[in-house]
Amino acid sequence: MSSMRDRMNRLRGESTKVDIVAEETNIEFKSLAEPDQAEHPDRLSPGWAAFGVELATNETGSFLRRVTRYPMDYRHGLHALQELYAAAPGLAAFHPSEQSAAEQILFLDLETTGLGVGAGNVPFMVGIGYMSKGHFVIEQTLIRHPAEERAMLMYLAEKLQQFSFLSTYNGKTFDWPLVESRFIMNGLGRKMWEPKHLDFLHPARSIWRNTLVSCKLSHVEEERLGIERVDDVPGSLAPQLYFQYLADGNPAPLEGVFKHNETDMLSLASLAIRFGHLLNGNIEAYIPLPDEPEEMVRTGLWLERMGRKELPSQLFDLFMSIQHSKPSTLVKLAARDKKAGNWGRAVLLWQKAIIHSPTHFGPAAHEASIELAMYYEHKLKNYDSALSYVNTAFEHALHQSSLFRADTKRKAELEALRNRIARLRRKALKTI
DNA sequence: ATCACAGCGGAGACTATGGA
DNA sequence: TCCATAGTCTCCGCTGTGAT
Repeated sequence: MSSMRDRMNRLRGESTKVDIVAEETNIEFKSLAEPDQAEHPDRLSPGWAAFGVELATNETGSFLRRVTRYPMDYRHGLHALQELYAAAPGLAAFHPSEQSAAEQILFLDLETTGLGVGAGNVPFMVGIGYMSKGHFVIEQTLIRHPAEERAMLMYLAEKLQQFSFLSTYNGKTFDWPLVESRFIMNGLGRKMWEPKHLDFLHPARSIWRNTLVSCKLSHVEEERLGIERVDDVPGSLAPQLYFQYLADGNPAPLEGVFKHNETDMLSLASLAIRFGHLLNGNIEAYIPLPDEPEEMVRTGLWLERMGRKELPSQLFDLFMSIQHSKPSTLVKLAARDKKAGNWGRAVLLWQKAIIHSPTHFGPAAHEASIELAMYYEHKLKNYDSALSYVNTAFEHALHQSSLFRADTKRKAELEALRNRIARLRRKALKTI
């Protein structure tokens, strides 16, 4: 096995910190560099070896495979891969009552011939990543024609059984249903593995939906994980490059697809580390604290939804120490405090939301005014203070409706405010 | 005792978005 | 092109409160 490693690294013509090696497996490997196998009908055409691709065969047939092993101290952006060991237990929050360890997680990313999930969409490349013997191993399999799909899937099916968590980006919707349907199409049975999903698209959206222009993996990794892709082939180009290979048999353009898929896998691991740290409560120890106020609040709210109710106070306190925040963010945290019965801070946040929108009395300031009016009316029975907040909201609403066409919603809003004012006036008069 | 209203929370409809 | 997910919005019923 080590001679294979030496050979592959020689073929790469460089000594890198990343080894491309053949893993221990029941798959029989053949290599171009083996002269006695060069005549084999299933031999590999010359171009593949340049980027570490080997021929793999099993009882069902053959396919191509590329294995890349990263040492634990390898840094992909802000995070080193070894952090996954510490971070992984936190990811159990995705599946309460489960325990999670780094070695149980399988990272998966497909390259397919399209975006559909119907029978016409075929995964021509399957990338999997996992922790093994002190390395992060990335295995990428590729089929040269549809007849190789079954062998590749058989190999994948065998691998899956070793893991209990499946980590993807939008894999609940895209990757995994597609894999399942390909298993069925190839007669390999249904529900052969029921993974506990760790789909990072959704937490990414929860946290960054308003602070990043897009929650695409490539954007999140660049903006928040410190990852810069150089000469990356976009995923959307993968089908074209594969069809080009099918047409001319030249594997060279597929190297970019392998690299793209490999980077996706490393970024998935980085995201797992980031979210794992957060869920473990290692907020300051491991990650740069978000400098966007909204991100702090959204991160805190996400941690609460994930059942880590004790963790967000640090983020919320930090948020409170910031001088200027968007009124909409202030109101968001206030709503959470109101629900939790934390009235003191809720009132403070609503007041801040109004103060921070002196010139443009927007929807957040409007909401804050109404909330404060409710608070003063029902909690403190201070009808005069309640009235002053409603009056402010009413004046602005009136001004708005004079600027814009008063639709039914706006009219109903004004009517509700009038009713509220009338009621508060009655109550205020009674208490004199 | 009865009624009206406000507020709240749950259910369901709707929408935007990511994956190649 | 499709669809799971989460966020938003709307509707409805329940509860508490205050007025009659």
